[in-house]
Amino acid sequence: MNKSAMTTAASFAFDASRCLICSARNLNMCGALEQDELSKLSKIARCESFGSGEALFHEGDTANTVYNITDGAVRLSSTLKDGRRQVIGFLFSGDFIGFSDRPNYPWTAEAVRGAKVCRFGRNDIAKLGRELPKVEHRLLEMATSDIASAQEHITMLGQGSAAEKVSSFLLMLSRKAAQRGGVANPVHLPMTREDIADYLGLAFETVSRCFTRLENEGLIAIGSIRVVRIKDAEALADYSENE
Amino acid sequence: MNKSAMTTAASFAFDASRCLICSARNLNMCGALEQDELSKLSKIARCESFGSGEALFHEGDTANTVYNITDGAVRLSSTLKDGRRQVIGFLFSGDFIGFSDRPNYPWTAEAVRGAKVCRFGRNDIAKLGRELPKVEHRLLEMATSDIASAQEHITMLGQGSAAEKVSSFLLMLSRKAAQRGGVANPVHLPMTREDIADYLGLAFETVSRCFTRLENEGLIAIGSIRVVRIKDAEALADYSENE
DNA sequence: TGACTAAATTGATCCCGGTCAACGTCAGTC
DNA sequence: GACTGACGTTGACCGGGATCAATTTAGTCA
Repeated sequence: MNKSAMTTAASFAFDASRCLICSARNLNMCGALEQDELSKLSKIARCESFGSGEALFHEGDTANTVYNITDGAVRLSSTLKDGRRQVIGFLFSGDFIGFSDRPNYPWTAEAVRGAKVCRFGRNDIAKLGRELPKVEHRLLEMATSDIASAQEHITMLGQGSAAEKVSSFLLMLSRKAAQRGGVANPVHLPMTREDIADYLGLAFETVSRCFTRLENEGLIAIGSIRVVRIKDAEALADYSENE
Repeated sequence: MNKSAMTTAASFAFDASRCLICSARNLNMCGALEQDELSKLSKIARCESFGSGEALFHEGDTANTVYNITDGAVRLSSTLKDGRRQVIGFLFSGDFIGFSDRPNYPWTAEAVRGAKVCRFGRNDIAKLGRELPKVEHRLLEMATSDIASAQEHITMLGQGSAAEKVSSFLLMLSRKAAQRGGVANPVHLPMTREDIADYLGLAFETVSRCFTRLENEGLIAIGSIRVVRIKDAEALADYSENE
């Protein structure tokens, strides 16, 4: 599909000291653990790096691996029989991939413009969960947070106009960037307009038109294609008027 | 809002013997527990009954309670500032209400045409989870299942045409009924056309037209307003052609 | 049973956003 | 610097589904 996915995933094991300096540690599963517990986790972890467009796995693959994202962005998507694609979500540093009860992945995961992840065997994590209830507790917290995101996504898809969807999307990216300690305002968009469209249930032309319109109305300034500055967050929030 | 919500919720405590004969037991949180553990759970449970349209709680209420549904159907919905409503989901016997990390409920929960639930204090469940890791494990399983449902909902909202949405909806209700041990084929619809519309992101007139169209095409037979018989499941599945 | 109201159906019209097409822009490569 | 192909923007047109409106059906209660 994506011809620019030329890089091969690099993979290597690492020790607990690496975890201690991991910038995503407090955001993801590992944040719940003490140093000695962390060494248990690090023993079953593998660090991997993916190039732009490269797939971590494909829809339908046997689901025997889960991931913590430590850097970059990952796109989760499902494809229908006729080729239409729904982007389920964009995941960033601190996010977890793998909440599924099925034997095969129900989605494809691809690095948007490069990503680094910690990879775990599903069975290893299940075993660790039985040994350390903290791990399962933390996973439940993260699953709960995923449910909240999915429900916001549902409301946006079901009730939003095109402009509302794009506004909500920009505010969401801004909020997420802040949550992981990044800059909230010049919003960085690693994904293409088509990715955004497939996330929002729109045509990519419509996304493009909405960006232009929001800029003309003075709500945003499009610095470059991948950088948008929010000029009037209030008005933008009014567009995406979820209670 | 709903003037027919005249019944007042009945509430009473009960002992573990009641749990043993609960038809929803193996579907929900309690299924993971042995008899002695079940008695712990039953001590913190309250059984409640809600009439048609009656609210378990409203969006914004302090979220200090969670629920297991034991009978009937519950509608979860969020309302936007301007009054538009998104139905997040329909929950049935065996389903859990309360996966949220926020201090206040992000949705309103209402009995569709009457429902029975087991009610638990959020703190009590958290405490029980620390004592019995099985409980947290089971909650994680249920949360994972909720994520899968939400993601299917997202794909349907983002990529489906009106007819596809309605077809998927009927098949989903049928599947869910079978999962909880009910009849799969004459599908029972406790909710109104407007409820369905707000779930699917459509106008209720469009939902009505789709029903008529599916009937004219011979895919379904509308017995009464609330009972639809699936005549051609294959063709119906082709409409909702998710891979 | 009839009166009343909510829910559902059906028709007519309109508009938002999809589709198709042309063009512009940028990054990488030779 | 010219070529190339992916990505993005803009315009023209069209159709699916929203909206408004009228009518029918179902459900509830006196």
